[in-house]
Amino acid sequence: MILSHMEQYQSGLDGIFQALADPTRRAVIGRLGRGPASISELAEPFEMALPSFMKHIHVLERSGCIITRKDGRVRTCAIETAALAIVGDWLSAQRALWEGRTDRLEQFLAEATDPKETPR
Amino acid sequence: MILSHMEQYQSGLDGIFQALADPTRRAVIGRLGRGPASISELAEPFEMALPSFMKHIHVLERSGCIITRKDGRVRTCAIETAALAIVGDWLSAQRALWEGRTDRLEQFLAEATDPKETPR
DNA sequence: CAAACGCTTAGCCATTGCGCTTAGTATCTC
DNA sequence: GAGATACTAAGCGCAATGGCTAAGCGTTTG
Repeated sequence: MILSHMEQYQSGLDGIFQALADPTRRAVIGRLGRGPASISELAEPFEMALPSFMKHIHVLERSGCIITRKDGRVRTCAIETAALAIVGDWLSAQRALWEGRTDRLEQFLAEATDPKETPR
Repeated sequence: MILSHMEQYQSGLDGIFQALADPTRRAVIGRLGRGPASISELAEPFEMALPSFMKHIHVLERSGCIITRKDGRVRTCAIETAALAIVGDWLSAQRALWEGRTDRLEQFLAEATDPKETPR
């Protein structure tokens, strides 16, 4: 298991998931997947004011999902794949837990003849 | 590609990521990975009051990460792996974007010799 | 039947999140 | 050097989040 991830970011899962919980920020990640871009370039598709957009960038940067660098007056952003790898690692760990446990789960579902909320 | 996920839950990514952004809720997911459990059983490891804990359960249920059923006075919870699969799908889609693009990204990183605004 | 149990509802409170505007600062460009 | 450009800082408003307590409600147990 790659521990560098765990040590650095394990406690950062909060921030990473939080960062990814917003459609604007996920769209930014999507755009950056095709290569680095400047702030205004990233902001262009969105209707919101630039300072509002900047907050999203900060959230992404603080969480470690992106890295940025300023050259002159232009700040360039790039995706930081390590953060998404952390999510992938967590997902794998979860999957490892419930795999081979479908027996119990199916049993639970089979018994659920009442839809969701049993009438009182 | 399995589209049923995309159609049903694509707009639910907000809720799923939001649900996973809390350590208590991730711990619940972890516990449920080992099999279904009742509310009080799930709440036991946590210091918070039961109504506070219930809010986490509701967040998890609304997001689709878990399903619950009430038998008598006991509500049993189980993990809903489909929600985590949605996250996995999204992650894969992102990975697909930035894979084969390491050239550009490495170039960006190589140029980042300026330690002024470079986060870690 | 009464008491204990397992939630569940309602509402309070402090903090955070996400949008806005207004007003900077620091580069370019001419 | 003046003006445009590309952010950046500060602060406002409102809704949502995450904790709490107090009280209620149906179910099981003695």
